[in-house]
Amino acid sequence: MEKFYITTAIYYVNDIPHIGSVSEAIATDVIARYKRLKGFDVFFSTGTDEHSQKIENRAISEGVEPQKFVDKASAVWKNTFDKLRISYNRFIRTSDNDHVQVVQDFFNKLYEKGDIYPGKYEGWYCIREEMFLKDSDLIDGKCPYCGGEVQKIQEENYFFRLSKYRDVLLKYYEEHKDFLRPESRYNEIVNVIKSGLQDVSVSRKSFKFGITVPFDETQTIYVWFDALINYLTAAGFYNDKEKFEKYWPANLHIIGKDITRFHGIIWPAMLLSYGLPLPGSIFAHGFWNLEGTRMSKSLGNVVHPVDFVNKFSEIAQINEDLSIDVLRYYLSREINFGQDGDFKMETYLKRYNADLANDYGNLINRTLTMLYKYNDGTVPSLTHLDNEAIKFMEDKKSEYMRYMDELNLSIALEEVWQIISYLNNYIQVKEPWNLNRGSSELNDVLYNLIEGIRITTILLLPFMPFIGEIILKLMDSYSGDFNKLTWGDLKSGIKIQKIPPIFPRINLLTKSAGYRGVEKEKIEVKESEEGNIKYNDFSKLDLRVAEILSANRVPDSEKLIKINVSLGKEERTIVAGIGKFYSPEELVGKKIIIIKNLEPRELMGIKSNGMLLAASNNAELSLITIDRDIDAGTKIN
RNA sequence: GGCGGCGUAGCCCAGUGGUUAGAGCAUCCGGCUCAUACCCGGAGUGUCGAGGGUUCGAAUCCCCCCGCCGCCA
Repeated sequence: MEKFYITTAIYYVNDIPHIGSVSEAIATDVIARYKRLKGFDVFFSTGTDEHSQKIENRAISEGVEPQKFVDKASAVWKNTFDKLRISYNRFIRTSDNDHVQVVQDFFNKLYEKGDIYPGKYEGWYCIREEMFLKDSDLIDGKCPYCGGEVQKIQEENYFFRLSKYRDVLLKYYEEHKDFLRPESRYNEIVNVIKSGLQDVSVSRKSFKFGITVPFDETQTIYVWFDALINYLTAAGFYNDKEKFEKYWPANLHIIGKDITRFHGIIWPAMLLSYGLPLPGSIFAHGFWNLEGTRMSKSLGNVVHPVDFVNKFSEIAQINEDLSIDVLRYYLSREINFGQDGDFKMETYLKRYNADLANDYGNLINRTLTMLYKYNDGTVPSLTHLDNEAIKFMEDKKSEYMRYMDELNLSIALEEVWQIISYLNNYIQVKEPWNLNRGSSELNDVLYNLIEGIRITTILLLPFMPFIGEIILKLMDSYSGDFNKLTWGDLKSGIKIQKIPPIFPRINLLTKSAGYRGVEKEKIEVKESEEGNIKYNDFSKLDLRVAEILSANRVPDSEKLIKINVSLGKEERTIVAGIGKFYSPEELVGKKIIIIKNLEPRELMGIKSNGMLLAASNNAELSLITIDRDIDAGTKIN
């Protein structure tokens, strides 16, 4: 079996997963699943990048051990990927023990070879970007990338002799036009190499959270050097030579366009220096904007994929697993893989309705309905092969394969949708409702439709694994490989369960659907951006009627009054800042409104369990009371 | 500032010298009834960013200008 080793970049634990990072993992997963279905022995690695000064600083400021911090942060990524059905074979962490060993071994070897040498670094360093900067880089003395403060540093470091590899890299690029894709990235990197390469610092003195230089305990290996090597570790470089021999070199590194230079220049130079074969290809994809603006943590408009999936499952009234398939479909279909994209609710809903509900979902639904109406839900046997239909299918299949091999994921999906259109048209042309029940003509039409759906669904498995499982199980033909794509493999005589529409259409026009204006809806990034909250938000508040049993001024405080209230079954102490407007005496006996489930807080040494409601401006304050008598403890809604 | 890319239908994009410039979505009209107001068929609409040039012929090649983007400095 031919092997296929594919990787994502590893994700920086200081970040949280968002649509962009997750779209890389999804695209990689789609390719991995496709290769598996084609019969490749696939090894798929992803994971987290955990070493850096920034992380060390952050952990310290939060009062946690750095390792504890990254354990937690790494788990967030892993859980997200598990949820999104990312079918990785190894989730590597740069703090994994075997990785530490590999990095040290690698560093040693390059040092012995003379490609790593001690030198002196002098210049500016931006902690936030973790970049060394030159005088000319700075803008008003600040980091040109993040605008943050920079530090002047001067220290002994180890350097990697990158300059030595300029010519060999250039030659390699000229001989391997596919080494870096898309072509625009290839051209960029070739230009950079042509203009000359400088040796790069690969260690730092001033922080500890990282991998120590094996022969110099005062130095920590620079995070990029450390991170790139994950691709070797994941394949078993340290403790599984046999596995490593089998899978290395990686066939495909999927990365973001921002890290092209590390992967296109430093990484191959490192491998050349060590004497390892270079990866087959590096593919740099673009970024997803959100509703037209760049997604970034500092702008606060990061969409969390799992939150989004949950929200959409509510909107579309589908379960979470299906909602995940929809996300995977949208990200794969909306743009040509490699380009930048714009993640928009409007187009998301259009894709869902037009492609999934109207075309694919409705095809399944109408076919199943006819199968029940005309043949009792049982797959009939096939009398005559429809050669025209078969030829169409075969053509589309091979186009699909070609585009998938080229990583043209969206075009490959378009080919599948041409099959779906063909089948919808097939029904129109054959008019099954005008054919005699039990006739071979009708039976052939029904068989062909179900067979077409089966094949379509198998082709969609890399993108939508969950829907694939559902549909194929109905046909008793769950298949783990593309060799089952032959027309006629569908078994006759099985009874197919009738299921309700898989992707219910979202009604964008009528208000009665309850999702009024959903098409205009933007993806919410901040809660209550418009000043409105959802009913759900309101219902989180537990508001109660409370009767004041006693009230006393808090000593040494002008306005705090300590109040004991009855909530019917229980009593509570609340501290309220109403002493300027109410005397303790007049409070006793009043029935007021309190928030019961507000987290307790200590004021002047007294624990306040809840909060009372009052209307106030600077001059006046009035407690909220009730205008008819009702028992203390009654819920407000 | 240097190198490169892009600017085509309301929207997103395909098309790199040759008959009336294309697909999808959206719109409108017609049809069908198995189906999720769905599906099928049809209809469009474009100074192919502006100007100039080469050519029998240019969205396509060349020059220049405008706008946007990427990499580098």
